[in-house]
Amino acid sequence: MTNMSQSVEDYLKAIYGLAHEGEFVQTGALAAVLGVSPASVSGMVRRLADIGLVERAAYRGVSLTDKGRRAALRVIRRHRILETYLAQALGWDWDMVHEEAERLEHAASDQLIERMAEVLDDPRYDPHGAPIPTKEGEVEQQELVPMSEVAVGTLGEVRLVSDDDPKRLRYVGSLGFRVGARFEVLETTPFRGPVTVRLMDTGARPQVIGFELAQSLLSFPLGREVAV
Amino acid sequence: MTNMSQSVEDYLKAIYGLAHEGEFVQTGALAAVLGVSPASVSGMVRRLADIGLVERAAYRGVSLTDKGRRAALRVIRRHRILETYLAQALGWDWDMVHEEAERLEHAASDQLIERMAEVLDDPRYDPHGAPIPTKEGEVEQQELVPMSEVAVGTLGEVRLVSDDDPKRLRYVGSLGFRVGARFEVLETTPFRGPVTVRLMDTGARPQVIGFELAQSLLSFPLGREVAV
DNA sequence: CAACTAGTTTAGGCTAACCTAATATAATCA
DNA sequence: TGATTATATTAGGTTAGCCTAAACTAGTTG
Repeated sequence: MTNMSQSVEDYLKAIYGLAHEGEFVQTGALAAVLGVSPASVSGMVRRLADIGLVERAAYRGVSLTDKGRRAALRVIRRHRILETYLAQALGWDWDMVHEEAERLEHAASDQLIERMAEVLDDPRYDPHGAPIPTKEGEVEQQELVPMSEVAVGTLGEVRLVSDDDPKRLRYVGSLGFRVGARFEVLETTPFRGPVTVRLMDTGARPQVIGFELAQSLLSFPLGREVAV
Repeated sequence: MTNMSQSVEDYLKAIYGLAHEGEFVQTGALAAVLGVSPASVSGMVRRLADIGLVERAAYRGVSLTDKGRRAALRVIRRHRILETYLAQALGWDWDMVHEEAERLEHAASDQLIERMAEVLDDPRYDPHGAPIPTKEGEVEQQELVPMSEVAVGTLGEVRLVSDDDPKRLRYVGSLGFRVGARFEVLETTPFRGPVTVRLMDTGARPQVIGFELAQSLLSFPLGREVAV
């Protein structure tokens, strides 16, 4: 089970990422995420089913079996440890680590991954705030809301920034929104309009950011400010 | 030129490793080193010739073109920097690094490799003493002799230990023969018989090692001991 | 209920690497 | 030189992973 091709690993990761609460993942969605044709997905998914990694319902989609989920989480653990290592040990910015980890995750041995984890003192989150699955395949489930939905006049803390677009990451970072940054929502506007927020603990002025950007900053709501 | 398959990279490395002074490398030798059939080598070598990485003379063998040599040296640089990084930054023993580097060398970006080199302060030798080619594709040529050929009664310094067998590396390491270790050859025996050597700078007793082992310890001859 | 549409699957092909078996070449030696 | 042997190449086949184009399902809607 430990010798899967790069493609198989990518499929498992993608299925895991698209699956919400045991739903079936559609062929087309997978194809889009993986950048291949739906026909290719059909073919591969059949093979994944053959080796017991997914369950498939023709014309409806796939879902991971237990074995598949474990395999997916293993790849995700590798990915996130690599990202964390690149950021912490080599000083890379959070917008650069994803791409590199994407390739290394298929080549690095478990031994290397665990050695990196050790050097990092068993990190629990990657540089974007995503929880790192344990070796045993447990992942923390976080209950977060997009910054765009944090109530006006209340505080929040950035906990997770989606890493799919390096450029956006870079931009968000340049504005000061890092994992752990606390902010207050000063104003929102209807129809997915811009959001005005102020970063706490910095001298920064309030900033106006687009709705979609605010959506990509998953946050933990902290309620009203309490006297220090 | 920077997007070569893992296989192509492995072929180039192997050809480089087997080529001595512009000689042709035989199909069979390549097949043996790469662990594939001679027929497969024939096929691949034709493709390498098509893309201008090797020159081939049918039934005689192949040699690298300039382009091929540059590509090979690039892979070797990656490999050796990775080995050095694993040893120095992660504390791995010299018998473990080869295998891991073998896989990572195909996945790591140039950026990562150069960042590792920077962290290591531009190392010139890998953990086995092999010179690391520069980014520009220059390699130091070392004039070394096997310990088995160092004259009795003279000193030598271990400079390069071939990394092809982890078990042997482990063993030689356990005997105290590391890169940089100085030794005196006390006795040799004919017909490829055992060699008696004493490690300097340690309190160790003279050791008797097999001829083949002594052959794998490439050394720099230091002549007779000079008073300190 | 039939027809359309969105989405999926099958059919048929391609490429990179590998394989074995058969053939071709080159080198060696009687 | 001609026969033998060692080595290399070609022929033909496999598998993983991808593709396009054609055929099929299922869900929506006239």
